[in-house]
Amino acid sequence: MINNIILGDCLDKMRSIEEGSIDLIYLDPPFFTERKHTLKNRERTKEFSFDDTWGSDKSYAQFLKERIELMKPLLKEEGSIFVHCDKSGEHIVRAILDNVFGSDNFQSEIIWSYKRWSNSKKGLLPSHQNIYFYSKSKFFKFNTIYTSYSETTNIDQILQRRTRDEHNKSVYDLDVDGNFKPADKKKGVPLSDVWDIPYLNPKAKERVGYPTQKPLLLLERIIKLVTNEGDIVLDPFCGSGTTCVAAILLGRKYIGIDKSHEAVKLSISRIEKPIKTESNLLKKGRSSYFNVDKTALGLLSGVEFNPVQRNKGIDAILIEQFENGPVLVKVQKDHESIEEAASLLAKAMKTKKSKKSFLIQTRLNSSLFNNVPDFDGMIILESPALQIKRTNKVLHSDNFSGELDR
Amino acid sequence: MINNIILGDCLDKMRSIEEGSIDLIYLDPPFFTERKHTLKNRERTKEFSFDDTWGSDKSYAQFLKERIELMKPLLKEEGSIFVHCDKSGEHIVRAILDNVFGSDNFQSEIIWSYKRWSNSKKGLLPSHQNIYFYSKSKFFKFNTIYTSYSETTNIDQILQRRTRDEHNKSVYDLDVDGNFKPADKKKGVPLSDVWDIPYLNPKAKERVGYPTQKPLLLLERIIKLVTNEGDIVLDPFCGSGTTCVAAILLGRKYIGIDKSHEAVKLSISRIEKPIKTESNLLKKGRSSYFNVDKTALGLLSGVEFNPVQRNKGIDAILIEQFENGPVLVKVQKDHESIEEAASLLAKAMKTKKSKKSFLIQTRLNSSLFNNVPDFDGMIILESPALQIKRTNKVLHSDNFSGELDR
DNA sequence: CGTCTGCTTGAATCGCACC
DNA sequence: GGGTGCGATTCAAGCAGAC
Repeated sequence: MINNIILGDCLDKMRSIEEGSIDLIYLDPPFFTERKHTLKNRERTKEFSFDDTWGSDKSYAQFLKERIELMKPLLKEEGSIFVHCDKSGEHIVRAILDNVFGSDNFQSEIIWSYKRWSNSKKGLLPSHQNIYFYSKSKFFKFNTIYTSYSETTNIDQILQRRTRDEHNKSVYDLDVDGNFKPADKKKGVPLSDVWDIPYLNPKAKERVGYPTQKPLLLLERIIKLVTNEGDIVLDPFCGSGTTCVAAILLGRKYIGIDKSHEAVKLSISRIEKPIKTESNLLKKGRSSYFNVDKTALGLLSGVEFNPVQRNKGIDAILIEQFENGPVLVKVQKDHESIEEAASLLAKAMKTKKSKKSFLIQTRLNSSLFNNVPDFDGMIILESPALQIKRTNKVLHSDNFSGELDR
Repeated sequence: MINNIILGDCLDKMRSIEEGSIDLIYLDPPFFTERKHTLKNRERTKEFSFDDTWGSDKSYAQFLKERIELMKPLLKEEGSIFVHCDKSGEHIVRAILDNVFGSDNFQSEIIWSYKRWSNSKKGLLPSHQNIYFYSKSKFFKFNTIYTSYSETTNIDQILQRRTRDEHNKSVYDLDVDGNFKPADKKKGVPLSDVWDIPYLNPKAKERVGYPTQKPLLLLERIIKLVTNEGDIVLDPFCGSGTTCVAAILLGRKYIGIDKSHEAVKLSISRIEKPIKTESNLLKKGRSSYFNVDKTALGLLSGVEFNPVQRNKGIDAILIEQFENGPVLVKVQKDHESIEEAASLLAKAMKTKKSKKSFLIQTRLNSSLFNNVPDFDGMIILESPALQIKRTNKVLHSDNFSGELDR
């Protein structure tokens, strides 16, 4: 039984699992989306599918309730259950769990939040799913996870030091540059119930072609939270087997059940050689993608633009187009001469088919005899600081001591 | 009725509101978090018929249901309702809304996520609340709000139009010369259903005995999403009046109801107070979130200056003096005309004995025939954004409506 | 009114060319 | 020849509209 993937309906198969033997049950049942889900693998050789049409909430509730009722006795006293669902069925799931496990044992509603491709739907872009965390008793096992400050979350806000202003009001403590002062070092923030974990990217090698495949990272976090090494994890709707793979990678035992033959085969093959892709985003953190200077964007406040993070020639692209081409904006950097900046921008204009661009000059020309190359469609503007510098130079020309660099 | 805060139970007071007159109802009813244990012991026989699932917690469900039933007729056909709750009552709220408005009119589960200082409790740190968004009909009003692209998005690349090749594979759309065709205007990413808005708690003392005061930013976003100027917003549990204040600030009409005398008094005082106070709060909320506070100083990056914090006339004083007097710098604010800004700066010049100052203009002149007063020693510079706007206006007299919401 | 086919588009990794 | 800049690629618990 243990460390196996079992073919069949969990309603039957769970009866042969020993009572009080399981530490964690994670289930990702059909979501009550009222549609059929199919997906092909990368080579388009196999098709995986499952049916999530029910007709009424009653039949869905019935289906789920009789299975969840079987799960409770399987758990140890200090065990927990995590049920994955989304907005279409959350209230039904919640009602069943309250009924079977008792509302006293409701621990958390976890929000898995992610970024996703968008579409032109009228309304808000759905970008989260819900996971309900119930314990069997109040003696549940729980390993507090502290999030490090270097993670993808917007940590600088937590770390802002606060002070009292003249009215004894709590405000953020700013230094002379208007930057936040960091707060004292803390041991970390206990994990919150909103989890920002990237969605399985279309290009990720981890992807196996099973619909609704969950990121390994999500399952690893759940498993770490409520189990220790050697504990047993049960997934009664194991699908592509992500839960079991995560359990193996973390040194836990597993039992997986699925009624689809294809799913069982896929799970077994994944277990034989577990692939975990290192997500660049997770490894490096969201902030590592920021190339664009905050001051550079500050210069543009008042026009609509999209910042560009990964192209040296451009800092922003205006929302408004010009002659069907993009309007590019670049801010001269401290380390760039105006000639260098202009030629980088000119190159970008060419590749992006841009017919108009703005270069914002931030420093005085280094050489008096330099001619800034005149590129077609490129308009050179001066930053306010530069205008001030230039005006100052003209007004009191006795002071040529140099630039007022900071 | 309109533009008033009404004392009384909304169950009675809503009966005097004209049917089909309201564009948006936002309610933040009591969560009854202390009494959530009364939700248990649901009768097994009735648990999945959602009309009376709340069997054993009749009082809360009954309380909410009879009020929400009164709300539906008040809405216009294109109106919407937003109901705020948290994990303790979400499934009850959801069931009532499904019942009264119909699951077809369920639009979104909005997750309001915020960061919080921890208390070391066993379990995950609760840091979100739920807002359910239902429309009265499928003809609901909806203003899409666009946000920035993810840092990891190759925004410069998605400007290239794509198509499908014969294998249904996505490729760039190239013309006969092998050059890519530019894509249509990119507006940004539609707002998602997870809203990361800081939980600001500026008035803790006044909140005693009330549901938590919501950030103005949250209400502002909801109101913008489903109403236009002049529309009517109803808050039947208005508490401290945040909804009404947000409505006023956005040019909407409001009706607030609360059965607490204290709450009504508080709401009225907030509304009567010079709107500027709340307006500042709104700005503060936004700036601590979006960090645009620093743009004024960012415009100056490259010259040496000291920022000036509490003076309407000046934002900075340059380190370099002019004729033994200080050189003042002011940035035109969103709410200031250039004439106002100039006269504020002129006044400051007088008191500070300044013989030279810079005014950085950030917005186009509102009137074509306005002459900016010519103050002695004041030099008016244009911000880069303004220069871009002006250049674009000359080239194609398009209108930039405002900043990207992010 | 299900079901099937076509149309989109952002996120994020892949991988080549170039210093 | 190894890092890295940036162009290429992939596909979605999608959406809309036809049939």
